[in-house]
Amino acid sequence: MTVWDRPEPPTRPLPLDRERIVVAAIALADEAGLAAMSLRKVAARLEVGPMRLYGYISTKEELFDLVVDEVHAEILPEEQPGDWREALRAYARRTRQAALRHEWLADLLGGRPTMGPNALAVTEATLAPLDGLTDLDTALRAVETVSAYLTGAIRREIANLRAERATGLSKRDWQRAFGPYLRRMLATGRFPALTKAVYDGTEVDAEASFETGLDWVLDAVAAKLARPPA
Amino acid sequence: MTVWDRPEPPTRPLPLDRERIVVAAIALADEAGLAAMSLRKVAARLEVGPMRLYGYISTKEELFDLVVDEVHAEILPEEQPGDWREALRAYARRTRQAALRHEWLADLLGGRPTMGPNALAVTEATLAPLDGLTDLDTALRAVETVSAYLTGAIRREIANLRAERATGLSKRDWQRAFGPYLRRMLATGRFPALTKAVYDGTEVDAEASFETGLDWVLDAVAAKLARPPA
DNA sequence: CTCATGCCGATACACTGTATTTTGTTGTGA
DNA sequence: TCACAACAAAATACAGTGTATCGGCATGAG
Repeated sequence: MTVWDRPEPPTRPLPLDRERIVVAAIALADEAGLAAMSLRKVAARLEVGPMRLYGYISTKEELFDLVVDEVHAEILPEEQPGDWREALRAYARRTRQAALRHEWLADLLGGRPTMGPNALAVTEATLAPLDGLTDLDTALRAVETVSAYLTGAIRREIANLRAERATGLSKRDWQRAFGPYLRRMLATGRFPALTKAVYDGTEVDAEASFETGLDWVLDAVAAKLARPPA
Repeated sequence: MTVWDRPEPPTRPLPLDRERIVVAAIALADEAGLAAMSLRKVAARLEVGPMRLYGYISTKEELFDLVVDEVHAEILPEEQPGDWREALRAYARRTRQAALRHEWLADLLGGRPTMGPNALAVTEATLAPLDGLTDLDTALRAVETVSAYLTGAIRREIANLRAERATGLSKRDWQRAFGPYLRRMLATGRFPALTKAVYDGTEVDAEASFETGLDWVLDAVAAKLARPPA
């Protein structure tokens, strides 16, 4: 009898912890979308009964909060720039990148207040460089405005991406060929400006559009920093 | 045997149509949240079997699209201002008001491209006043940027509102007393700027905050209209 | 050795969206 | 008037969900 014959020790399931749960949940969602992140599937991936999870999580919403915070670890810059504009821009870009890696993030963004440690660190990193440049309320407003833009822009981008994927067409083609429906709509003549936009608008890629909008918002912030409110 | 004895004709159920379905769905969601808008409950409210709905919609996502578009009818201004700034502001305010009336809208905003007739009309109303003031791409970017801000700001506002409601505390108290957790977090000293914000920030109400951010974004748009991109 | 305690898997419940099957009704041709 | 076909609607079925509850088992205390 060699070691090879010896039965494997019954591979004690790794002791469960939040971290392992969160990692499994993210993996599932990355592979098959947020809908695939069911407690049962997460548990199955950890080779554990579904109810085991309730020792670490008290509700599914809590799991959502945890995975969102986990992704914020990717968003946090390894070393933060001292310049407020670069800090906000990095925050925006890194969030967008994270959403492109984890599309399900778009479904969750802005859905609940995020108070996890990583999210707090991200807020700190964006807020700190504004310190001293203006009053606190203006600084807060700046971060919130950028963050609101972010949420909306990312959600739209991912929504469009999914729609394109579903039809298999390029965005432009998709707009042009949205069945007879859109054409009929535009043909009614009720939407002249829109019609021009659809037919004459140049196709811009999502990233450029994101960056442009972001620049606008950052310019707006800059203007307010220059002359804080009376 | 008089007419009075005669049994009532069996009250033919009103012939179903999309409109009735959408109205029922919205009512349900208004009363008990988006989760209450299940196909079975909608059908029950119409005194009809669940499968009947599939004669009018082919999937639940489609129902979501329909209810979102229906709400856009409330967003569309009865008479649109010719001034682009007022048009965009009206769009923003009316969307926010709609979301306060129908909180579930926050869950759906930005989740899918909205191409319904009412949504198209809203886009037209916001786009038209920009016509001639700048090139088409800039106009589109303006509308999209405002819309992105809107989505994000509304989602955050509703999320905070729900959180406050859940704890029964005012926002300020909630921040201050977020269990031992937040205090402990801040006490670590890792988040100095955040700590100042939480403790020294004046409480601003949601509407004012929304308006301020909106003004910033509109200012940014105005700046771009003044000198269109090279 | 006995008993109590706490953990963990299995089971159970009330729901969900949707596919499929069964039933009923109504119009039609003979 | 009857038989049948076509279609609309209801009922049933299925695979899944989040979560409450129950039962057994293993481990530690007395």
